[in-house]
Amino acid sequence: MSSSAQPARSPSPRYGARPTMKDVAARAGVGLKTVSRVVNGEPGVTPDTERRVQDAITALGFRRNDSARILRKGRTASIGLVLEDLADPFYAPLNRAVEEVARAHGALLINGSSAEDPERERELALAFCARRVDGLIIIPAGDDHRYLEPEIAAGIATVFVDRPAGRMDADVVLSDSFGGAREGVAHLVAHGHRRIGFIGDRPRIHTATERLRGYRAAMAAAGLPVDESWVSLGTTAPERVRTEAERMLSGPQPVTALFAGNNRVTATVVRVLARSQRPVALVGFDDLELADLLSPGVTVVAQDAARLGRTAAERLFRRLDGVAEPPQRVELPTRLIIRGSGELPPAEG
Amino acid sequence: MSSSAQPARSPSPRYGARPTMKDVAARAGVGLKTVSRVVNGEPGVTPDTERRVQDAITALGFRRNDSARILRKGRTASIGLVLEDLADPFYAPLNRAVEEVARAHGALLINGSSAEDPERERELALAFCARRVDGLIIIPAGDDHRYLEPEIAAGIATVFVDRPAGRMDADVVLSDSFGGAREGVAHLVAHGHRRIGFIGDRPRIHTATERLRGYRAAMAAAGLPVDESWVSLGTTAPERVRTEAERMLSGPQPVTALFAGNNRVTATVVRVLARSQRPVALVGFDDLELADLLSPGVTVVAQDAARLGRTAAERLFRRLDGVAEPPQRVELPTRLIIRGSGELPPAEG
DNA sequence: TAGAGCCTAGACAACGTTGTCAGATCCGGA
DNA sequence: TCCGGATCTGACAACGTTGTCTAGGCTCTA
Repeated sequence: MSSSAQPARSPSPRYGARPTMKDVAARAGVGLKTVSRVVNGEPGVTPDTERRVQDAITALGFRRNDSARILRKGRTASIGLVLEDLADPFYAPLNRAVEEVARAHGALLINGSSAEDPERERELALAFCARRVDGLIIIPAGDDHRYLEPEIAAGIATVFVDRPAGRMDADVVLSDSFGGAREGVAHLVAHGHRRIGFIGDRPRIHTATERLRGYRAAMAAAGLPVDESWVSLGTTAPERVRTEAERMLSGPQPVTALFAGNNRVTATVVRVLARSQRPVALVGFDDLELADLLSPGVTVVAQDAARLGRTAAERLFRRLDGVAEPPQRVELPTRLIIRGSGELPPAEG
Repeated sequence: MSSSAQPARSPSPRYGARPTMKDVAARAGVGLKTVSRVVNGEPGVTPDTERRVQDAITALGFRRNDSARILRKGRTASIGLVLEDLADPFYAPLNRAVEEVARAHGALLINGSSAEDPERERELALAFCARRVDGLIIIPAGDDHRYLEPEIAAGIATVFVDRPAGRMDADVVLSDSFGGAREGVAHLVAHGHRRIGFIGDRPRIHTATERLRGYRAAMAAAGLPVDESWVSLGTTAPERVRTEAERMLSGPQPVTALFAGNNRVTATVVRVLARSQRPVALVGFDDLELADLLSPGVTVVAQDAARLGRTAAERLFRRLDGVAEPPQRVELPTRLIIRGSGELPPAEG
């Protein structure tokens, strides 16, 4: 055992030897503050001095440490986005739209997936707050967001998207789930259907219950009864959705049409119907890629995910610019896209 | 004008009045370091003291400022991901997979889209470096990454995905584009096609040229000539792809099959073929949602985007754990999924 | 009861940057 | 020649946290 008594001078020399402004200053033979001025393009530096500093910067490969800058300035120029699943094609355009707006405001984007787990949503949001993001955009997984109150009070602007905050008054941008579902179901009714099934997401999710409410409203408006066996709320796992769809399609009083509560449900139902003998009408909430190429094409109630994200992000940055208004609820319209599956007439089993 | 001579004490009082450890310490009647110990769960604090501190923390709504922590510790527990487009369904699962691995290692994810613009890729990567991310995962847009050399030398681990780094030796994880394309084209040849078109992405993109190389190799292996009018590289904008596909399908020597170089191209080609009188065979690179439900189903060469992301992230964290090996190139296999469109026999115009 | 040893607690410096302020230099005009 | 003013520059403190080091109180044993 050689006693290699390394003194371990500095606490943690992780980075090779990251030069600091001090190093640059020493090399250029100027003061620390002058380097800061050059790096930040502040006025009051002679061209000659500036060149000397620039040379030292490139020679040493200096890059400003934004952690220190953030600590000093108090603003991070970054925002956090908590969404349900980075891999869900519905949220991808929303993510991108938020990024574009952030970029236009010179901010970076930190994001994470809650996986519909309220605890994980909370962890992520609070971790972002600890990083002192300037603002948060959240697609709620949980139904109680009071944990964010101290953060918001401390100045972290927060906007909710797709679903409202729970037990709290805050800005929210969402699609008109109720109206969209009502329109979609009314469309099926208009094509002669009287027994219409509804397969949606878990009832804890706001949009799921809103869409169910829209379904019931459309049925009621048409004077149609709703048999509770036609209604199914639960996970969007393909097995469950398939079982439920098959159940509704069989039995003594089978449905002649289905309304699918979101993109994942629609994709599964399309697969089930592809194997069905009898033609069954379908309207889905959320658009799907290639939906127009299936036969029949899938009629959907489309929401504009990119616009949701853009609107929320713009609202956030208005808040960051100091606009103080009471929390606002923005509801974006949906659009019924007719492609064939929703226009099939009722066919008895 | 009332002369409200506010002295503006602190430089920028952005945050309402974020309490610090000092405030907590004062309120709990303990020393600063004791608060730090409690917050970080370090040993050596009496249960009684700990409770007093915890009470003060909740009373004040304290949350540790990670910017200061990062500055002090030198590690940020965050990684940066630069991809091409957050909204591209192909990259979404990759994004998610990277996030999962980061989460398992207690790291946050910062990400951004390069939009295939090398300059923007560079800006993003360097902005992440200024934030002192521990590591970078990059889907290259440019073909010269030497700008990262100082950063890597300074200790920022970097792994490239989907395409290799330009003019630099670095870790890279990618799919076997050459082999996949060759297999897909050979599949068409095996079904009797002799005139096969290839529509790919811009030649600056590594995967695009690799897939073209695979196409040529398969044709050559079958002893088939390639007419240059059958080959098209350029943007994946639908208009261009449509024009090119229509061009190849008409004329004196029309192709009887098409190979589509990526998911966006495939989606457009499927639309073109849907309107074609004559059945034309198609194999696409990258899988598509609902591809199995079209008629015919779309035969594809699928890559596992999630595995790409997972593999790259795991490699990155091994590097961060101090594994020092020469840069490594990992090539993941692709998988031919037979669904019908690739098995159509040649049909003369 | 004294000394050794352990445990808890706090003082202090440092991380790398930026805001404040004051010193140094140079110019033109009287 | 000297002064006012403008311009350029650097010393210093502060941002909020963590690592180091030392002080003080306690227990235990001889």
